Amino acid sequence: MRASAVTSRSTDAARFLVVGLTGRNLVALVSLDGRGRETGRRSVARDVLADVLGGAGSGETTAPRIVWGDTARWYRDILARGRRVERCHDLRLCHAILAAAAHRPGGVPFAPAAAWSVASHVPLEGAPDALFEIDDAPGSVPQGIDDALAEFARQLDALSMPGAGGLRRLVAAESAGALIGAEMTAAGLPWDAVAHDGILRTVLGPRPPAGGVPSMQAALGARVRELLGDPAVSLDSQPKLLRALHRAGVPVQSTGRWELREHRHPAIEPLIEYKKLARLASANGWAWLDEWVHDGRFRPAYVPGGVVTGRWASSGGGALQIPRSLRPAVRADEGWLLVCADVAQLEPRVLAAMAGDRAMADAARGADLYAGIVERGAVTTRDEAKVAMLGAMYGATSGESGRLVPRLRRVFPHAMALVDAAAATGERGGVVTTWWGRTSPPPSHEWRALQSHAHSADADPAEEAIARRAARDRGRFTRNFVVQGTAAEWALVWLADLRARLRLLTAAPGTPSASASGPAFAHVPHLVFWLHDEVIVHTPEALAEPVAGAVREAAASAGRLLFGDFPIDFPLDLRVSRTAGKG
DNA sequence: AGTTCGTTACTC
DNA sequence: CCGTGAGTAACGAACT
Repeated sequence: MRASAVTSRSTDAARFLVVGLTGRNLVALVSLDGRGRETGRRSVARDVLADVLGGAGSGETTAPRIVWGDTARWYRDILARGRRVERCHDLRLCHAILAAAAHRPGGVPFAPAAAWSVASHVPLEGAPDALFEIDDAPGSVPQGIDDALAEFARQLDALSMPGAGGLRRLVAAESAGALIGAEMTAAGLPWDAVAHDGILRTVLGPRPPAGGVPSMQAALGARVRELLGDPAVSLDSQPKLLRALHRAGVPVQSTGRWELREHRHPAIEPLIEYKKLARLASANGWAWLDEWVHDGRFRPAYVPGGVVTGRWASSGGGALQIPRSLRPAVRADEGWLLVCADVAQLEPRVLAAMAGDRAMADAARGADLYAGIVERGAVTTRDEAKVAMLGAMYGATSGESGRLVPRLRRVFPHAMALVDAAAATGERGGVVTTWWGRTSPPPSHEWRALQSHAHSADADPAEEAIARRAARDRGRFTRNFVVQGTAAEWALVWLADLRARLRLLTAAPGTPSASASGPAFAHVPHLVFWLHDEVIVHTPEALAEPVAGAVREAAASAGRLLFGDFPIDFPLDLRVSRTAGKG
């Protein structure tokens, strides 16, 4: 707040601070009270926005909630300048939630605006200025202050409806997630390139010249070709490999590992091993390391709300599919530690709480829900319990899983009734919602047309069968949506609550700096990874214990916030260590 | 030469 | 009587 403040009225009582452009380099900050009425307005130059938003008072709970079009676009530059924002309202993400919720019968009154129904696209690299060069380009969110004010007013209207309490919590959690996603990209996942290289050398052999095949992969490949009696065949071409297998007397229909395993041929075991090495080299080999790890950090782009169920997606480096064998390459800086935690069996626990199923909650008491299911006599082994539970939530109808589901239905009738009802709604073409009101997408026009034709007089049996299958597919989707989506809500709250707790922890003077984490995080514990039901915090050694406590407290707090005093546990598997690998 | 599709494999 | 959900990404093949 320097000479750049053009006009100024009081913003002290502001509940919200709406941010939007009024010119290429001028940002308007409009203060609103709790009912959305304007109480002040000023303009600042873009290059001081970080200091204004992340300046004095931002760490207090009375600080206004920042309202902006797209967190991913506004926040990166602020973080790069070493500033953070306490809480926000992301208009783009909240638009998506409200637009979907408007589809449900008796849902919120909200007419989606096309301009806001877009994905975020932020250039991964490049000058900060590039962020705003594409203002109002097709496919990006409006950045102007008037657009933001108008959209926020519409959202406040919808959210003020009686019964929208869940949605109000959901949009707050979603917005917190947007901040966290941007912060994790800025801080980066501490990645030890030397450890990664060591793993690759152990498995693949020394690094080959660019484009070359690693020696151990090449040797395996030669052996497979010899055993197949086809010294020139390409193992990397699916059709060619399939033909070679047929010639060698292996009657498979695919080259997938699961089908190969069912046949006996000397070439099969080394072939499966070859495919494993080829996969590692191609997906997470030296080329990946060169492209994605810089200065000891892996910085994927997270896409909060990128999956319809509310789970996050990611882009760049395949952040959500890092093979477990590379976990040991995730390594804290000198003088720092990693606190890694994951929730055991999150989804079935969430289902028990949603359904108010006391029997299932009893089975979930303790660390292993599957053991609890066995104790209650639904099935006889832990493996059966697991397969049956997954089948119940995913909609298995066949195989061992499908066979076991009915036994679960007898012991946990309330939980099963909830997922069965969700499936039935989906098959009928309806929409379903999560605990806080995230709403599934409606069926496509093609799906509706298929169903209505199949129910007309001139449908032939083949068409009816196709339509039935499509209906079942959709039923499985909605069945899973309510559980996966509510689990995502729980996890989002866990994460947001944890972030708030971490902000209360400060390192003692003299703590080594995690300088590669950037100016906003070099001296404080910070989130560096999150994947559905697990979290990793990078922390100065001296704060590891308080951080571990915060992780546990946040999980308990999330359970209470969603499900009140319903007696459901969310036990954590928590490790404090230098690396994220086992042990 | 560039784009799309199918297959495969990794994560939860 | 089939058919357990959600993703990202690499590769080759087939298309334009």
